[in-house]
Amino acid sequence: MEQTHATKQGLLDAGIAMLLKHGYHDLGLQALLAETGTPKGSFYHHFRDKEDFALQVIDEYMKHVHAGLDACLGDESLPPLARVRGFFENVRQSYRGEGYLGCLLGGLGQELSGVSETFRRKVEQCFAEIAGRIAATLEEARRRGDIAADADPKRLATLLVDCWEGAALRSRLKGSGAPLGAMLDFYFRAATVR
Amino acid sequence: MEQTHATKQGLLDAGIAMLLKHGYHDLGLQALLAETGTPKGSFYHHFRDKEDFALQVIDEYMKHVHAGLDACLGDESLPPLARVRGFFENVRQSYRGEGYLGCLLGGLGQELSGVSETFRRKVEQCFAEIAGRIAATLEEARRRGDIAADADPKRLATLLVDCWEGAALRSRLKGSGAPLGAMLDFYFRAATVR
DNA sequence: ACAGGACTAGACCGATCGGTCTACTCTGCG
DNA sequence: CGCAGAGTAGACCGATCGGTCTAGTCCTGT
Repeated sequence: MEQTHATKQGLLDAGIAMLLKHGYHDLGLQALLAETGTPKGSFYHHFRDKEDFALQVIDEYMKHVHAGLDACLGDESLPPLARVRGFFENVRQSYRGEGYLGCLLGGLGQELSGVSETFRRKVEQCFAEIAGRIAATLEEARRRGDIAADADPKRLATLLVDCWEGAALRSRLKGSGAPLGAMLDFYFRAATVR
Repeated sequence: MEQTHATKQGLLDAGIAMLLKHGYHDLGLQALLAETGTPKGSFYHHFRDKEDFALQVIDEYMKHVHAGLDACLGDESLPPLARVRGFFENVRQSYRGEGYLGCLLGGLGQELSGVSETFRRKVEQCFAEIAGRIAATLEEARRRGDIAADADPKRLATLLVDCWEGAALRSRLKGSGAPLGAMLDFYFRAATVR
């Protein structure tokens, strides 16, 4: 039962890395199969088709994201704003480890949302989920008076996620983490009550 | 001499629209040719290959961008910050007219930068150009005291472009201009000396 | 022991991809 | 007039795409 899913898990892991680099249409099944040493029959046993595969890769990616969110936002030893910033600093570190290829959600969302309603909705829902969790921590910051009392946490969280994705794209273009840091600096400086 | 380039121009125009919607890999030559009623021979007469075509489409797109920049940033009747904001408001309107498909540079940059150094560099250079022009107007605002005297216009302009691209992606996902407006509001509120 | 499902294995398929090639048409110039 | 080059036209090409199919292996419950 355990060994059973090793093949599938391997495909999902490779899928995250390869979709991040190549995007959806430039990733051939052949390349994925060769990379993981999987025969085609196994792939189509575990996944209905390529679209189903990519959708499951997104789910797998989101598991990592939520784990990161759990680890950072739940850390009660830090004030809420620091927890939010800490989360993004961690993500930045993981981008660095991948050679600054940016965010899988941004990549697939950009490439496919014009052409597939399924992916458009899927990616949008992922962003909404992430923003929702951040909004809760921002609300905590608002109650403590760390951000303006009349600020809208949901709106601020959405904005943060959106701008982050833009910075992630730029960091992919530059092969550098600088745009990520600049964006975070500006955002937290602007959002914080001084 | 004029008629000569009508075919090519038609391909470039269709290219902007179709690459915006489909991205690079999902756009087949066949579809492009059918859309414009162009035979293959003409296409390969005017363009070396598909990559060359996409690169020229980007140039064509940038002509529009620079024209918009000329029109807005050059308007001396407005204070510099209002000119910058006006530019983005205009872009937002044109996104609306396309059904909120976002920005071609962002789209192609995201899809191809992991796989093609040529496109990565090309798109990065386009963003740098745009940010450069905005930086000049921001510098003007700085001298007038509209933004902090110790602010770095180049950095602020880059940030604006980056965040704009993120908001453009989100607007593509939502099919709405709201993320664009929210981002602009936040940015100019934060950048302006009050 | 053995039946049956989960899984592996890869040959095979039609469709479509980007790109080439040859033939033809049109136009301006000597 | 005629010819040279620009541009049009589309048949054709090999490669690769995503996906199917059949056969075989292995593990598990009875």
